Amino acid sequence: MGKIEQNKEKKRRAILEAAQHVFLSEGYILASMDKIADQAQVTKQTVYRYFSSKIDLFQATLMHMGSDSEDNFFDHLKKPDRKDALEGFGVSFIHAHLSSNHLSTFRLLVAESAKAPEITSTFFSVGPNETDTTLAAFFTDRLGLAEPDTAVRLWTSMLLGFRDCVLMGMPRPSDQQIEQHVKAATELLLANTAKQQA
Amino acid sequence: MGKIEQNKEKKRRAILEAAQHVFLSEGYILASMDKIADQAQVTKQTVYRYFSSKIDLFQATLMHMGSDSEDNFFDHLKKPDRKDALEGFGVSFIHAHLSSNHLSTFRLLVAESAKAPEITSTFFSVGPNETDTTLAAFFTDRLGLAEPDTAVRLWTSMLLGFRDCVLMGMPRPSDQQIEQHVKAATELLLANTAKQQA
DNA sequence: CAATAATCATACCGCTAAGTATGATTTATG
DNA sequence: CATAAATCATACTTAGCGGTATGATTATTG
Repeated sequence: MGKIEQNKEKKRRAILEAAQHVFLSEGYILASMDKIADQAQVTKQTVYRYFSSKIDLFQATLMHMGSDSEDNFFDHLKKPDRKDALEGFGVSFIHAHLSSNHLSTFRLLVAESAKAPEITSTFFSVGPNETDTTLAAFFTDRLGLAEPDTAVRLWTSMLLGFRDCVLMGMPRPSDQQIEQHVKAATELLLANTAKQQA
Repeated sequence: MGKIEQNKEKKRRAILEAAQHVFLSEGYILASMDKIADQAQVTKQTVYRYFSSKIDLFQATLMHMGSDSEDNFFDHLKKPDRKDALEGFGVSFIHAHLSSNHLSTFRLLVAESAKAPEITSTFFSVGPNETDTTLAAFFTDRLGLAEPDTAVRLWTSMLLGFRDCVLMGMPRPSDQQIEQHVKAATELLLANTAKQQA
């Protein structure tokens, strides 16, 4: 049966989730192993039985967090109308990137990237890279762009503009503002694309 | 004469500049009052004579930093040709926002904004707000946009896209990449504007 | 039931940093 | 010169944190 193995898995997950919570709300440096142990309802010793050090636990937590994100803004790109596809993607993309979970993660990575660049780059190369390649394919197939990279970057930059504001304490934009922003961005992009296609 | 007053001012500035250096390179939490005192060639006691606490010194440092920024990307907006103006502004704007000083400041504010939102918002409302209003005026006068706010946001968003990448450890884009990016962004903007004006 | 592994509770070590205290030394002012 | 303020050098207090040690308690397995 291996009941002990199941419990080990449970404990490990409990610790990781507690760590995620504490790391995201406190930042790496202020998050203490005691707090994490408390939050996981576990002894500090037990934490150290599963993870050999704080930085080890932090890395494992980053890996664990990735499996949570089930947003999928990519689905919108399958819509038949290009404008619908882009607008749907844009709104979904922005909402995902303004979620408190994402903001906290970003904040954490930005803060820690100075001292641990390898974590930041290796981990986050998964997220943005996937987005970029998927969008590049869409821009090539559906918008007829031979060289989509610059356009992709401009497009994602426009969508992420709100994030910086929110990161610095500005109020979160309303759904209506987001929609208007995405519509304008789409218009900008499609207008130029149409010209290039002509 | 008041020679004592002059020295007080000097000491205060020395401490503030040391604090700026240490805060930017270490982050708020890792920056210690001992390091700052050393850097300022002053005793910790003296630091505490001028600033009552670490957070007090941090706030004063943020205020003091503002007076340094003498970038002026705005000058480019005076060029007669709209395209030249926008491209010049864009390149200068990006370079300014990729400077190590700006990146460090941004990193610091992002990291600390969770614990001290009032600092972040009150201080940085100076920078972006001025940019937005200046750009809005340009968009109205030179591009003929009656409602420039959304366009301004899209424009600055496109220009700041690189910053997020660099913040997360990606390599700094080359001057050529920046120029290409700005040219594409300008093209996008002007294409749409021309259409609206017709 | 007996043996083994995991966990618990708690205390401890070494270290660093915020902030205070003290007494000596310098510097500006009358 | 004499006074008073500012600064210096140094040491101290207090507290939190990373990580370890210990001995008791629980649960799993044969």
